[in-house]
Amino acid sequence: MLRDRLLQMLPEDDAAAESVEGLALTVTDLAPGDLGSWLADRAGQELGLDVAGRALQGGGDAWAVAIADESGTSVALDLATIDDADLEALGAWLADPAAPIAVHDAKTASHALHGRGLTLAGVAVDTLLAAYLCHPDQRTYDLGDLTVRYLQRELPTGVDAESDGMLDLGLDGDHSGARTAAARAVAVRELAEPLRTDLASRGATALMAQVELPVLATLVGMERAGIAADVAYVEGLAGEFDAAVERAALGAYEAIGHEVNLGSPKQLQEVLFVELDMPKTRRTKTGWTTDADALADLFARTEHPFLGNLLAHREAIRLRQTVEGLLKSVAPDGRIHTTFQQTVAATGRLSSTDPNLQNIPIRTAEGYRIREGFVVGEGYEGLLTADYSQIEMRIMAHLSRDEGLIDAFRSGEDLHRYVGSRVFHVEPAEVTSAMRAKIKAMSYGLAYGLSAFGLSKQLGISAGEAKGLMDDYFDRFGGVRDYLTGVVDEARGEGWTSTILGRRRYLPDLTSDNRQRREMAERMALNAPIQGSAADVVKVAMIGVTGELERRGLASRLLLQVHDELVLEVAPGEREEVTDLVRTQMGAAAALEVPLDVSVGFGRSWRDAGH
DNA sequence: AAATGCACGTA
DNA sequence: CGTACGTGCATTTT
Repeated sequence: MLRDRLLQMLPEDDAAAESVEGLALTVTDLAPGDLGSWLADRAGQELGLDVAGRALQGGGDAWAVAIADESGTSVALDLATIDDADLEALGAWLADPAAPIAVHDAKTASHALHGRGLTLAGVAVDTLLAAYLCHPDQRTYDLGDLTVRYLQRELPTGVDAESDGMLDLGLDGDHSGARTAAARAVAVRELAEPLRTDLASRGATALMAQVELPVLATLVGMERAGIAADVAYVEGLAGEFDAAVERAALGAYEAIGHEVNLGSPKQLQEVLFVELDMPKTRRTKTGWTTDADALADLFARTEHPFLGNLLAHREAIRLRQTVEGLLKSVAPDGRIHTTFQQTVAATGRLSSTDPNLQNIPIRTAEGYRIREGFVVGEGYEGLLTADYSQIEMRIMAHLSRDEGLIDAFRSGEDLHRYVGSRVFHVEPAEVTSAMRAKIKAMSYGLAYGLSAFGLSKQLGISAGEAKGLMDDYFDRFGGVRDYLTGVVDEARGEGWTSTILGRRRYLPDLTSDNRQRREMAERMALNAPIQGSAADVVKVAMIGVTGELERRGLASRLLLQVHDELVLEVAPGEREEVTDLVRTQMGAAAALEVPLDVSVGFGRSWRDAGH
């Protein structure tokens, strides 16, 4: 019946209507209750859903959703104008965890729906995520590309919906926007099957269903919650950093007797290597580097005041930039809502954008002050941070099954001290801080494919000493070396690496004739299982933490993930229970050969809660 | 206007 | 000659 009405509505000579294997109707054309009966008719069959619009920024109503069924019939809805009965029907369907549904981008859809009080509960397939898990070497997962690749046809376009992220639904006499939306929903539904087949063929079905889709739901909650900012404090910082920028710039100009754009590597090279005739630094593609390491080195040699001011300027301008970016990101609710990208990092890590909250300074005292600007929100008791200590080293111990490294973690002794005592043949108590620093650098470097040359550079020791250090290390921890070489060999044979949960990374360059590309791929192959497995563990922990918070009916919530750290906002009276729950869930996220150690901090700001 | 390179913050 | 990211500025290319 609905289909007949749709047919009547669309102009017969419209080419777009024929190329789309579905027909669209805007909700303003629906009689009340039509949507409900349409959905009821299709209960039990898989539907495809696509959402276009701006979910969080720029108003929650400026978006649309389209749903398609097996026959290619579809409904495009402008939720700004949908009537209450239909909204209710849609909500009931979306909130049914058993409803089989394929969504193009479930996170965006979820945000958009939340804006109208609807919850996307059951998602069978997220085509974006499935495509990511099928093709982690392919960096774009555009619905149009997927349609060409899997369905061997073009995704119909024709309206300007993509560019501004909005669909022009409900306009009198023009249903092109609705048709585009419908076409996308139809494609989504058709894509579900081939994507599921691909997922299964690489053994990623469980990873998708039990990790990626559940974690997607937690990301929606985290992004919506955001983290509170102390705007007045951060503005104060901005002023301070601003003054520091000015001061350093004036100092630099004075040191050379004229002004120069301190942000221009090209102009800096002119000053440093021509005007001041300083010794040449490392080469870059376009000249000589002016990075911080090189400048510090030049400063040590020449003690020229320009360099000190330049370094101070670099730091200050960076801090000002970070702080101003944060201020610009504060939403009307006084909080910063980042976006977590789930289909970007090749290893399976998350990334954070707009703003990136995974690279807030911590190492320098000045930068660390920025973390004081992230504070507990109104109605909550404090922020709690929980991080895994040395998770990548523990993963390496687990994967390599190296007895020495496993003993190190089981002993409870300080890791680098323990390893140092074995490498240097001394008692743990006799490991000096210099020895410990070398061991620490080497241990972390191993997971990145560090060479003896690289180690010598980083530690400022001779190549020979670095080589000896690595030999001594592998004498004691031979299992680690065997694992690292083995994992590369296996990847070369299979074509991919794999994490503890079966996430693959394909590395075709492992057999490249080009030595540089091949060796790069080898380091990636060595690192991907370690970094990726750690990412798996943290994702499982996030699901465990949010799940347990919900089961217990707690009001505390997860706000951020920074690779091996979780940040939560704790509701009044829940601190003890949440601390306990977080420790338990994070500790139980994976059963490794070694224990997972979690350290927890609490305070009013991210800085106070940090370690 | 878009792409590239450099520099630098985090894990 | 150490992995994984995102961002902003300057510079080059289109």
